[in-house]
Amino acid sequence: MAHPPTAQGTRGGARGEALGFRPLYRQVKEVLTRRIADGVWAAGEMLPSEPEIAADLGVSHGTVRKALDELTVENLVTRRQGKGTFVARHDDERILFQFFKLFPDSGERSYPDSRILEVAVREADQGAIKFLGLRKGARVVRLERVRTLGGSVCIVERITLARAQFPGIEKRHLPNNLYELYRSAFGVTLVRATERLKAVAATAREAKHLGLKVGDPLLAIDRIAYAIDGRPVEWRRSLCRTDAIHYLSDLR
Amino acid sequence: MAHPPTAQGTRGGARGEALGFRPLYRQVKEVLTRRIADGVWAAGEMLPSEPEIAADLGVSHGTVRKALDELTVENLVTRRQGKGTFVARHDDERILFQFFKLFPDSGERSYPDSRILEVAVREADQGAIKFLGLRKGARVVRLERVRTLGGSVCIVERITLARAQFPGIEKRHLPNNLYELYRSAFGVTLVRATERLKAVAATAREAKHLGLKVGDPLLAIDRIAYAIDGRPVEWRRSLCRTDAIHYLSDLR
DNA sequence: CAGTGGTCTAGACCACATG
DNA sequence: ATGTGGTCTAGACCACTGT
Repeated sequence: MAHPPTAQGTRGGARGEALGFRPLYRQVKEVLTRRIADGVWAAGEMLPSEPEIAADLGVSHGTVRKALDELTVENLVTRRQGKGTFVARHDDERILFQFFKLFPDSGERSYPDSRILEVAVREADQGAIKFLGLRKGARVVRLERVRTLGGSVCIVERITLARAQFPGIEKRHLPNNLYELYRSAFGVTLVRATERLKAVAATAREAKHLGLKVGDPLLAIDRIAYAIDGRPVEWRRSLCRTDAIHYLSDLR
Repeated sequence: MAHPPTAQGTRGGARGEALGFRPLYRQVKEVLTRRIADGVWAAGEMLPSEPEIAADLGVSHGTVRKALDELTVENLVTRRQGKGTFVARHDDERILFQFFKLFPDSGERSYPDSRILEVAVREADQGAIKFLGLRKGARVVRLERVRTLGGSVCIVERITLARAQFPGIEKRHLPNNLYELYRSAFGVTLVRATERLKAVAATAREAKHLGLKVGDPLLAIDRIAYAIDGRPVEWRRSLCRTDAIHYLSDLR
């Protein structure tokens, strides 16, 4: 980040290539992202103030702000005027807001409860190889559970993780909020995900858990969640009965 | 926007209340939004350059940029370095990118074709009253069509509009890209939407159009699309067979 | 009060597109 | 060469939160 005040044409340190231009604030952002990923500041902890960061990195206030703006949009930090900038936490509130898109058709929103059905270690199947980028024969942890919303079971889901990334997770107590466990016990912070949705017919097993008949329509959600470094970490397939709830998607 | 250079405590013109503080760039944004909505610049047309807008409104370059930043995020304008800032267009590309979330499971993305089944004027039903904010007894235009993706019919949908807002639309030729028609013929620009998804069982009518059996699972998408002024304008219920396509949602 | 994030300015210069 | 958006700086001041 050391640079003469106006050396904007050759910013970016030892970058002599004729390649794409990388603005300073992006470099600041990367430095901060790295420090957050490395746990320099714990989740929920306050970052240095903007002038401090600016002085530390030898850039101006505005440049630091632009970097923090992007980190805020990406939910890596949260800013509170008058208080400070904090590393984002994976508390239930945030999960509910960012990752859980199922809403009751009427009534208040709530966080679903979970009941574990089975935890097993096995070889990665085709889906795990494809979605998690694993090699053939790699070990995965597969977790199955049912979830309750507003008192009635409405989701049955299967979660697949690379065992190498979560060693021994199969022997742990598994809380309702898994993402908080990933972060606190394995240092894996999930920051974004993609979900692919289809309508499918319930199998006998699903129908039994959800109190439906075989062939009844279910909403299938395949979620792939990505860590702060961009790698896919969790594959989650959820099957939901949607007679009293719906999936909400904002297009803007 | 006229103001002394540092009168930041009492910005916002004739605002003596002890109410919330409104930053200058928000006011700039509102002025620009209004001008776009009023058609001062047509869709696809170039706005004045940033220095021009700044001089016109008596604010600095940075303030104009911050306003345009937000308008860019909201897809109201698009910026192209070296060329200019343009009023966003509702061409097929943008619709595909912003509003159409169905992707083939494999192969290239494409824009769906449409075949109109029926156009009718009738009284608003419960859904139209609720979703479009209409009064009981208001007239609506209801359009039914099937859509084809990759050669096979996979969507049957029903679109409901307030007739008062789209007078005579039922007598027009209805193109594949309706949002472009709304804009060019009725001055209604849609900028965002919410979609509610459920899995449902196909009725006889839907099964016939989609080549399925009664009771087969379908993805039901209820979309409410909002105009630039924030009012709900279109209610669209789409029923999709999702054996070869899926709905993609990005969580970040 | 001091400390934090948020806004605004004036001016300089860079990168990209087009003539 | 010119005009456009994009980056960066230095400094000032405002709004919010605590002591």
